[in-house]
Amino acid sequence: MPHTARTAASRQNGGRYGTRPTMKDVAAQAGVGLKTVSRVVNGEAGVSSDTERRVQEAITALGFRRNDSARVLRKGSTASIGLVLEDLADPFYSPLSRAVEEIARAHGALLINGSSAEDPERERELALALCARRVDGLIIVPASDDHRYLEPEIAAGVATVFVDRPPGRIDADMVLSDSANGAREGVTHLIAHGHRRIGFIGDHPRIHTARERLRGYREAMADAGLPSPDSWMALGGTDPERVRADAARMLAGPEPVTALFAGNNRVTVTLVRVLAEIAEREHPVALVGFDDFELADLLSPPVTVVAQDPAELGRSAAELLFRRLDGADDPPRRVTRPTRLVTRGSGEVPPPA
Amino acid sequence: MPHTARTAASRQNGGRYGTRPTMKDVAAQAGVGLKTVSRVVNGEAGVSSDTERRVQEAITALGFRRNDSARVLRKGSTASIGLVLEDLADPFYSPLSRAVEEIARAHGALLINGSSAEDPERERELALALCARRVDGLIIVPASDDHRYLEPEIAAGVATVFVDRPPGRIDADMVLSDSANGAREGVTHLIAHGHRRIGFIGDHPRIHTARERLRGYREAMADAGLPSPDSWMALGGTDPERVRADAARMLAGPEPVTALFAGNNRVTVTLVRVLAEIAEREHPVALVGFDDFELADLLSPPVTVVAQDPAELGRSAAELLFRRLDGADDPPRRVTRPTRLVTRGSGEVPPPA
DNA sequence: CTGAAAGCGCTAACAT
DNA sequence: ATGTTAGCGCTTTCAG
Repeated sequence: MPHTARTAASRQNGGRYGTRPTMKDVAAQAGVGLKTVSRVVNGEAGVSSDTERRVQEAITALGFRRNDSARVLRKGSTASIGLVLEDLADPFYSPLSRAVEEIARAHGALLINGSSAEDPERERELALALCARRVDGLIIVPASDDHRYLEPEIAAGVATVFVDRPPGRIDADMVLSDSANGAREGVTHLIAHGHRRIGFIGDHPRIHTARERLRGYREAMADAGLPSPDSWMALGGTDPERVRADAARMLAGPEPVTALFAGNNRVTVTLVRVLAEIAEREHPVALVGFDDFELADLLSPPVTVVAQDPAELGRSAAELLFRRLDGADDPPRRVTRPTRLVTRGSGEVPPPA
Repeated sequence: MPHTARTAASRQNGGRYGTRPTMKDVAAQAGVGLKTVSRVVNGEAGVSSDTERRVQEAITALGFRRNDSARVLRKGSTASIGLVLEDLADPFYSPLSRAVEEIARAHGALLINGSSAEDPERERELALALCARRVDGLIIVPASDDHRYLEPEIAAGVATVFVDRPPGRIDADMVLSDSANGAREGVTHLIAHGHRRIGFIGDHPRIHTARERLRGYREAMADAGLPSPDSWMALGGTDPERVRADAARMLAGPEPVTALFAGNNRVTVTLVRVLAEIAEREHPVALVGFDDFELADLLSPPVTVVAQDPAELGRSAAELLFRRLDGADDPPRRVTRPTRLVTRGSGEVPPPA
């Protein structure tokens, strides 16, 4: 806490910094008791309209604003929930966050969210900081694979729901997309369009969804009796340079892949760029991406995707959380949301003759 | 505060809900005084390593987590800042939010953000709720045009910075893009490429940036000695249907516009769609959009934009805020960030011969 | 190096 | 309808 706003504030208010009025001050100003002010501030019944008016005037005159820290300390509940995700600026997660915010708002709760930047330690710090602020509940997109650090918090009553990826080493509610089946469907679609050499480029293998989507890819290939050598699979994260290198490798050599499956929206966007750059030189490469994204339908060719609904994931997770906060005590649930194959063109490009 | 997690939590912890251990409990368990626990928890000096170890063991055994509400109540500062913006899921605002989060993190502060959904009343509710939680500072993308409601808060020492749009009826720090000049540059670019009938489609006129960009459009037209009749200007918000209708109107009739200027990224995306739909039937219409967006360079034609840097806006605002929190007391500043014309193709389409 | 006491601003419980 | 008292869990102050 290195910040003291004294000087700046003094300038703005003529030196009255720290003069935050309290209910006691309001009570004195209005000539009433403390509890009466509390009643007015909280809209409780049992205050005559005349008294209420006097209190309201005092509140306005003094610029009083209730101190919620004191309130929380006394009441034990904060009417706020926390959301820890990978990156608030990722177009997959920002609608998820917004959906959670709307549900929270409908329940009169404030949402506090933080980005883990895919760093397990940062996820932990954030989640525990939120617990220290006594959020009523927590929604987490895991970066970590071990959530035992949350056990004391859960034991103390912090409702916890995991979304997009399952929790590690604890039993808790979770809301997931059906990654494996989605990927299998996408890859099967490519196979149906004649492809036999298909590459998979996905996120780090430590990420559950990356592993699941790879599994779907492998199953689809195996089901069709196709080989899937290691050189056709790259799980190295979403760094564009890395994705470019992997794609270049798979597209080179005597037996290049004729189609690519992208493990998430970041990879898809990079692959769209890569394929656009080589479009003029070679036979077009087919592409199916996991996750839908804005403008996918306006690219050339339009991009076929396995779509998830991130807002729906957020809504489901938030609703599950508030069910818990309202007292639901059935065993932890695993909610799986289906994906949807959206064919637009890039996934229907045939292999070279 | 309708939520009691009792039942759900009881299930998870065997009925020990509410047994959140306090420092007092830890002190008893470790056989030391309360203040010693406080010292250990806060990493203060003056505790023997033996005592410290005993306290740490008690903390772990009991699952103690400091209650920050009590801490805040006592200390007065929360080490958190608030950000109120239009929509966390908008690709323009989510990087802004993320940038603020990173600066806050570097200063040891937590960011709490909320979406106003462009509703002035909701902006006010959110900002005041954050003040009630005693955030140290506030960054606001205004939806309202009157921020006098913040006067008591600012007087009480809440540092406040406005970003993307100026505050209404109060004097405060602000960080803005140079909307008028950016728009003028974009429209002048279209004029330089031979266009004389150019339409402007932007956001609601109650939004400052929409008015400023319209002003830039008008100035560019006037500077070139071109007329800009009302029928070539539409400020009706970003609803796609509305934008479509406005575009259809401007593109119809005997003297249709040959180029369009889009007031923000939402409008641009809709216009890209509209123009793609009519591309086969007519001479291509030129397009320049305010705000850059992902994949703009991969559309056909690639979209020329007047780019702002939302992350940089967020960083500037956050740095200004922390300067205030660190005591800077110079008069409120108005920081203006330049825009950048990025030519990609759609803005260089010539008018029909 | 350690601890006891006071109190931050509010609400719950109990008067009146 | 209104007021009084106690205490939420922590940090500050001051004493050992």
